[in-house]
Amino acid sequence: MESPTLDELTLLHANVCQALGDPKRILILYALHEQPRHVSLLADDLDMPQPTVSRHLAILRQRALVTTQREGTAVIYHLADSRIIDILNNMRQVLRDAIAHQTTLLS
Amino acid sequence: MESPTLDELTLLHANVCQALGDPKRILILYALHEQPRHVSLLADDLDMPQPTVSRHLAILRQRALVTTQREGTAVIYHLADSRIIDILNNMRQVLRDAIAHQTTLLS
DNA sequence: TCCATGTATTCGTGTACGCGAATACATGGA
DNA sequence: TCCATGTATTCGCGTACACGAATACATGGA
Repeated sequence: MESPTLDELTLLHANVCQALGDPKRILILYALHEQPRHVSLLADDLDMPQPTVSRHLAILRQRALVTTQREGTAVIYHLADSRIIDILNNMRQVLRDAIAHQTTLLS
Repeated sequence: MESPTLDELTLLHANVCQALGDPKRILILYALHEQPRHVSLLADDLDMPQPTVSRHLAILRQRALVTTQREGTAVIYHLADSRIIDILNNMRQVLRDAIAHQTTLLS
C-alpha cells in the first residue's frame, strides 16, 4: 500500500476533531442534540457566559457541526448531523472500556 | 433532563478528541491500524522526523489510543482499539457528506 | 426613530501546542 | 565495557487557542 498523504481531507478531518477537543463544545453538542436552542438559552442551561457560548458555536458552525436558523433576533442552533452524537457516544464507550481495562490491570 | 455537567468523563473525552485533532496523528493511527510498527519505520513510512513521530506517539499513548510492546531496542506501537478507526471513518463519511451538501448548495 | 433584546466581535492576557535541532537515554551485541 | 541501533526528551521559538470583560452589531417593537 502506498504511503498515506497529508491531503486536504485529512486536514479537514483533523479540524473537525480539534473542534470536538474542548469539553464545553462537547456539552454544547449534546445539548443541541437534545433540543435545538438559541444562544442565550444555551448559555443559561450550560451555565456559561453568552460570549463564550457564541464563540464556541462559531467554531462549531465553521466546522459544519452545527447549523443556524434565525428567529427574530434570536439565532437557533441545530446539530448539523445526528451521527455526530453517535460518534461521540462511540468514543465515550471506547474510553470507558479503556478505563475499565486499566483499572482491571491495577487490581 | 438535568443540566449536563463538566464531569471527569467529559474532560477525558475532550482529551481524546484533542489527540485526534492533528493530521499527523490521524495518519499515524491509520498506519498503525494497517500494520503495527516501530517508531523509525513509522517515521520512514510517513516521511516524518523520528522525534516528531515519537512525540505524537507519546501523546497517543498517554490518551490510551495506542499501546506499546518492546522488541529488543525497538518499541512496537499498536492501535489500542480498532473501533477508533471505525470512529475516524465515520467522521470522514460525515465530513464528506457535509462537503457534498455544501457544494450542492453552491451549484 | 429610539430602545430593548439577543448575538457576535474585539482586546489583552495567559496557556498550551507543534516544530526542528540537538541531545540524552535504553537496549543488546561484539 | 564499548559501541551501534533505536527511542525519548529538552530547548527555544513561533503560533494558536480560551478566557473575562467590554463593546459593537443586528433585529424587531413601541
